[in-house]
Amino acid sequence: MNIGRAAELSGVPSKTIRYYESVGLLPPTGRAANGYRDFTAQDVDILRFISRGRGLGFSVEQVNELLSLYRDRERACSDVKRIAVSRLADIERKMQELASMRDALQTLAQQCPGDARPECPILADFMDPVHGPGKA
Amino acid sequence: MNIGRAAELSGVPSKTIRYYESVGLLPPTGRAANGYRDFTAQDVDILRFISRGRGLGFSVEQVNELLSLYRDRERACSDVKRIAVSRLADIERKMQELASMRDALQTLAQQCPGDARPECPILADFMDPVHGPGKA
DNA sequence: ACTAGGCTTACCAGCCGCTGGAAGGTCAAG
DNA sequence: CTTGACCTTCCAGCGGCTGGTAAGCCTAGT
Repeated sequence: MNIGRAAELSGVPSKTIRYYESVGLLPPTGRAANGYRDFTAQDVDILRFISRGRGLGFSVEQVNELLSLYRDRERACSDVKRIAVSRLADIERKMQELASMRDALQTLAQQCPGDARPECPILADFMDPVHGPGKA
Repeated sequence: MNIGRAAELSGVPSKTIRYYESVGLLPPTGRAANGYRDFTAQDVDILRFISRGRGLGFSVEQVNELLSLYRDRERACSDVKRIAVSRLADIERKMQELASMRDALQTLAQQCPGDARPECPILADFMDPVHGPGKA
């Protein structure tokens, strides 16, 4: 099948499919006589695998590792879990970062009347955070 | 003062300071006779403002808006609040996105024994998420 | 047979927010 | 006078695409 159909079936845009191929994430597909890429159902499966991994926030490099593990009949489940757990830790870290940003911003926003007056506690804090709600 | 000192006082690396200047976030500083940038205490204040804004996750463009509002004596507090509230919404959205990733991954990780066996529910889900813990 | 349009190809450029490195000028201390 | 730390500019690259260009191909309708 052509790239457009593969895109449709996998949910990955054609451009992105070519990109994945170019960075070695998707192995080069076969080519039809006219030079068009020719995708098999298995290629589409791989694309879906990639899409799922990316959707869970794994980096392209990590998805590559996971794909290698998938292809490796001798792989140990623990290797997969290690990557997943490391990703979980990433997520937790980012969530905490966001939470502290949110808390600081919420405090500031609450102090801000949000009317037409020019005095703004948010800007005041930005210029001199010493007395503000703390670090973000 | 030189850029190194300004970096030290503001916590923003020299390279980044030059970058901020190049994209119009920090107005061009004065120059000493030797061509070196010459920072005033006010320049450092602006750098800290930028740093605080970036630390709260505002984009460079948003920080630019906030800086413009700061400089504008006639600004309305509501304009500032609008930007802050929009950033808060961004944060909430990202946190939810991360939370759903975390939930899906945690479910998968729990199902994964993490031992030396090759059968891995995580990889199985990646290849065929239909029966898995759902979308991320 | 011809044309219109939609698909495909490859390539280069740009997005964001830096960060690293090269190649050179300047300055203070030894 | 040299060393080393600082400063200058500019160009390139990170990740992960995405857009645009120019060209080739393929199919349906006239």
